[in-house]
Formats: sequence, structure tokens, C-alpha cells
Amino acid sequence: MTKFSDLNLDKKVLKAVEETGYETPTPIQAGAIPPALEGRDVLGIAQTGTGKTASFTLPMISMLKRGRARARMPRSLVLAPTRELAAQVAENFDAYAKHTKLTKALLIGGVSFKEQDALIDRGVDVLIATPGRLLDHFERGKLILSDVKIMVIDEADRMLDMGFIPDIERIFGLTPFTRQTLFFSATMAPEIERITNTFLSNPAKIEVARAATTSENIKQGVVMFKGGAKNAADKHRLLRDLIKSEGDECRNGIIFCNRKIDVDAVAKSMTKAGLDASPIHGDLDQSHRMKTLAGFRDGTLRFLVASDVAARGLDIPNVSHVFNYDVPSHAEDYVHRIGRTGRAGKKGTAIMICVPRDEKNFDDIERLVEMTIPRVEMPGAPAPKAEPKSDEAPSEEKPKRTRTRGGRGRKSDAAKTEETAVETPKIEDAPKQDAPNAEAEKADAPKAENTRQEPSDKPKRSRGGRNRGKRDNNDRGPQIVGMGDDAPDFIAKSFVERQGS
DNA sequence: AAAAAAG
Repeated sequence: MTKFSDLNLDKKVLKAVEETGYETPTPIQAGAIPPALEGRDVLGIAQTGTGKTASFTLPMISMLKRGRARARMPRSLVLAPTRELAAQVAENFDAYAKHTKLTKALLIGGVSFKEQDALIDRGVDVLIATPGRLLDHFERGKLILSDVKIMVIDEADRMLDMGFIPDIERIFGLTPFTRQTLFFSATMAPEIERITNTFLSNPAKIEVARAATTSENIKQGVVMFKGGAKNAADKHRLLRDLIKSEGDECRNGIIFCNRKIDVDAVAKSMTKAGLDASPIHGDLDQSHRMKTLAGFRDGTLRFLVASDVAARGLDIPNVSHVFNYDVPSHAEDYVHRIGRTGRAGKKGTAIMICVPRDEKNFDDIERLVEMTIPRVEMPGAPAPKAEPKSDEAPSEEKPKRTRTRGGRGRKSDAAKTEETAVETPKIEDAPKQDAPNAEAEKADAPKAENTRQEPSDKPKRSRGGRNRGKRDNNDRGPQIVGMGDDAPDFIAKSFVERQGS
């Protein structure tokens, strides 16, 4: 079994890692760190929750340790799609760079330029940014990117969703050809592939996917709510009843709504009913967002009512419950949302409210997660539990979601990642891994039984899901790895195709 | 019919 100490990381980095208590790298870490340390480009295909962040911060810190930044000329650059994710990377960097003298700056929107300017002027080793604010600084002539040695793109597919790709291309163009690029995406849509073909050179490709689309630690439920969509008060009350019916088990929770308006309304109704809740969405000012999130993290706030700002990537340990006030309209978002609970091997509960007009989206979700989400009877009657199945079957025996571990040829993660770490520039031959899901998060116990050798018989393109609608019902073969096949249709399309549809 | 990010 590979240990962090086998990875050739700088001693001071290793020390910081040890202090966090982690010993065993996750598959993405074991796969990405060695080639990154050799100076190679890395293409990491991994979801959030696989330990991705450390897979680039650790080698970066190791490599940057020598040398010092000049004024306005950062030596490395990390781009993330949302402010919160950028901030999270910055925290991760702080944790692992604490025994080094490296400096960093976090450049995100919604906060004043002044402090950011001062840091840049002083010279930083690591710049962590959202694309808009970075370009803003650049255009004001405050930033020179010609000394960037390492550039990281995190959550590239989300950047694509958010229309950041032109900005990303532009930023690539501002950095030197000779830079090393570490590029991470959950899926390889054609547009993403085009970017990587253009800007990466002979990358080591590491692919890691979740073992199951949703963690087995998460107990799921749905309430089919027939109440009128016109009357928000009914739905608010239903939500509160659901929370109540969970009793003490519900220590805290995130309530996801599809619209910012509803985020505010739900938060208000909860507060009014005496529940400790605060809203978070993109219209709230940044310092407020940060404060709310911090409060939720440290337990002073019990309920976070959120838009999809908070759906992806955010690592908040110890979230006992996720409530989907609305059915998300992209099935993939469901997985991201409920993945905020059941993290790091802990148990979690995810309950969703589905109204009649959401049923189509709901069907998509059930198809994506490949299970029937247990129906929760309307509360009012006390505490119908969220998972009828639990009496008969202990949670480790849910056959439907374990297809990825069905194969022969199981290998230990260590063996597997070694293969991955060697030269794998050729896409088709890159071995794939099924990652442990939530547990992998904390780098403590990658599960060998989740690892499986993938025969490379499947044409690359079919993973993009172009034909997904037709194929879904009858071709859910075991080749599916991670969300490649489950990506929403549009993700697989080029911009031109999207305009056509 | 939405959210996010630059203002």
C-alpha cells in the first residue's frame, strides 16, 4: 500500500501531512503526485470528494519550496470556478505549506482589491483565483503571469458549465509555454478535451471515479408532495415537519433550493419557526457568504439554506442531513448536493421533496443513481423513517449500487495506482479506477475492493453521453465509470451543437 | 425555469 512517505514529497510537506493524521493517499493522490513531482503535465479525471485538492497542492508546495517570487509575478496559479472553492483550496494550501515560507494570495470577487493588490505587489508563490477577478487584476496591470511555472485548473467541467472556458483559454495564453499544467475535470466533454489537447503536453492521465454514484453512507428518501405549487407555505411546513421527524439525528443540515428567491424564503420561514437557519447564494455579499459558511462549519449555525453555490466541492465535515427542497433539474446536481453529507465515512441522510411537475427530473435522478429512492410517507404521522429497507437489509448489502465491485481481477489500490502513475499519455489505455467514495475523502482508507481493472474496449467518445437518452434504458453496462456516462447531455456537446438544440 | 462569476 502506497503511503504518503513513498511519494517523494518534500519533508516539510510530509510533516504537515502527517500532522493532519493522513497516511495513505487516495487513488487520485497516489496517481497524480508522482508525475506532478517529475514536472509532467497531469490530467486528472476525478470528482470532488476524491482528495483531488491535495493531489495538486502537495506536489506544488514541494516543487515551489525552493525559489522566491518577485513582485507581481506569481510562480504558480490555481483557478477554481467558485469563490468558495477557491477559498477552500487556499485553506488546503495553508494547512500543507505551514512549515514552509511560501506565500499565497486568494484573488476572488466580491471583496476589495486593496488587500489583494498589496499581496501581489509583495510577490506570491501561489495565486489562487476565480477567473473573473484574476483577469480583472491583470487588466489593471497589477499582475504579470509570465513567471508562472505551475498552473492548475480545478473543476474544469464546472468552468465549462459556467461559461469560463474563453477566460481560461485567455489565461493559458498569458502564461509561458514552458509552464507545467495540472488539469482536473470530473468529465471529459469534447470541449474539455479540446482544451487539454491544446494546452497540455503529453500529460499523465489519472482517472478515478466513484464506486457508486452516491455514497452508501447516505440514506436517501423522497416525499412525493401533492400540495399545490402555488402555496409555498405548505411546502415550507412540509420541510419543517420533515426536519422535525428526523429528531435528534438531525444535528444540522443543508437545505438546497433551485432558486435564490426560495433560498431566502425558506430560510426566513425556518427562522420564523424557531429553527436556526441562514441563507447562502450568489446574490449575498461575499463576506456574508464566508461568515455564514464558517458558522455552519463550526457548528454555530444549524441549518444552511443554499443554492447550488454550495452544492459542489465544498468540504464540510459532519453534515448529518441534506434536504432537497426542490428536485434539482440536472440529475447530476442531485449527486453533488447529497454528497455534502455522509462524508469521511460518516453516516448521512438525504431527503427530497418532489412535487408533481418535478417528477420527470426525479425519474432522471433515479436512473442516474440506479436505485429506487425510498418514498417517505408524509409526516404529520410521527417519524416515518427515510429508508424502509433498513430493517431487512443492513446498508452494506445494497446490491443495486455495487456493480462496480462485481468484477474479477480485483487489485489493491497500490498496485493499481502504480500502473496509473507510469506513462499513460494514451487515452484509451489509461487504466481506470473506481475510487472509494466518501471515505476516500479523508485519505485514510481507500478500499481495495472498489478497485477494478477496466477493459479498454469502450470507445472514448461514448463516455460523453451524446446518445444518452436512448441508451440509458437498455445499456447500463458495467463499463460505466463514474459519471462519464451520466453527464447531462449538454455537457457532451460542443458549443455549436448546443446552439443547434 | 436557474445558478455561478467581474462590475
